[in-house]
Amino acid sequence: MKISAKTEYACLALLQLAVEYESDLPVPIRTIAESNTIPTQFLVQILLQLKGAGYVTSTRGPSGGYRLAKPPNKISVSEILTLTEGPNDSQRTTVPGAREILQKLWMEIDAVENQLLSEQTFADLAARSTQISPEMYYI
Amino acid sequence: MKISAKTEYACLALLQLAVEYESDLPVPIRTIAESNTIPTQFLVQILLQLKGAGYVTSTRGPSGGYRLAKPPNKISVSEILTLTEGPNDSQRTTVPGAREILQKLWMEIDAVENQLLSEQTFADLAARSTQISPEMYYI
DNA sequence: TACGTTGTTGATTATGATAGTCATGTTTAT
DNA sequence: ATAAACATGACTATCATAATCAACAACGTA
Repeated sequence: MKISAKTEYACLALLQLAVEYESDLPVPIRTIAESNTIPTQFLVQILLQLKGAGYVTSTRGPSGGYRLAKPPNKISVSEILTLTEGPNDSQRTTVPGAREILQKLWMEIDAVENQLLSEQTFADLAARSTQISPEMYYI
Repeated sequence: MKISAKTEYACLALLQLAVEYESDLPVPIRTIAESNTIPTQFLVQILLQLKGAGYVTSTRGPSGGYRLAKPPNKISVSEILTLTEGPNDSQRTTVPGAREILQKLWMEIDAVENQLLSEQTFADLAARSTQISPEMYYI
């Protein structure tokens, strides 16, 4: 799994928004950026894309920020990967022969991978993060 | 699965050598390159690396070429991926927090992926290439 | 021995994706 | 009014990938 920084940042942002989902308070970009050590201007681009795809909503002006557009358990990691990494061109027609054999193998792996990631929602991730956080006080 | 051209070429070369394994005849680089549409000079580098890692042997001079160094069923796709893509730095220590949660998720996916690919040998691939029916179930 | 075929090696270049940065503008709560 | 916050497009830097180039070394055969 080669995860680009962009994808990692998108997931971190969504994870934080997922944790804040119940509170319904908008989280400013800078807050997300600083608590996750993400370059602010880069995060701007990413959140714009997430907004365009309907995963988050934004409120402008003071006390504005970002919120999840849907419940965390309705957003899978798989979706976000597809969005930020670009859709994998799995169904390209290839010339029959050795290349085709390999292509099919990669596609099978993709299918399994996608299956696993589509089962993982940001509600799941948020649940994990609240389990870990309390330990931080003892360190 | 983002497969680099290098990895794809390495697998294609090994696949061809796997098919020729029983005949024990060396296959020249140019033959492999031309039958798979691989840039010859690029393939040179790749075969050198495969030789260095002990997967192929070479014979110089006229009627020379490359051969598999071991039986095809002893070479897994996983090994080649590790060789050509470089080892995945899965066990990096990370700061606790949200990043750690994601890291663990990617690692889980990696583990599954690696498991599947380690079961696929070049004997399996060679067998597929000699088969006609496209209606096959893989893995 | 001469010659062509084949592998060997290191250096260099080209391209494209990734990962940002910069500058400027717009909205809105107080 | 003003400051906090999002919005947008253009720009640049860096790096891995994907080759390409040039010169050499071994080997078999006529």
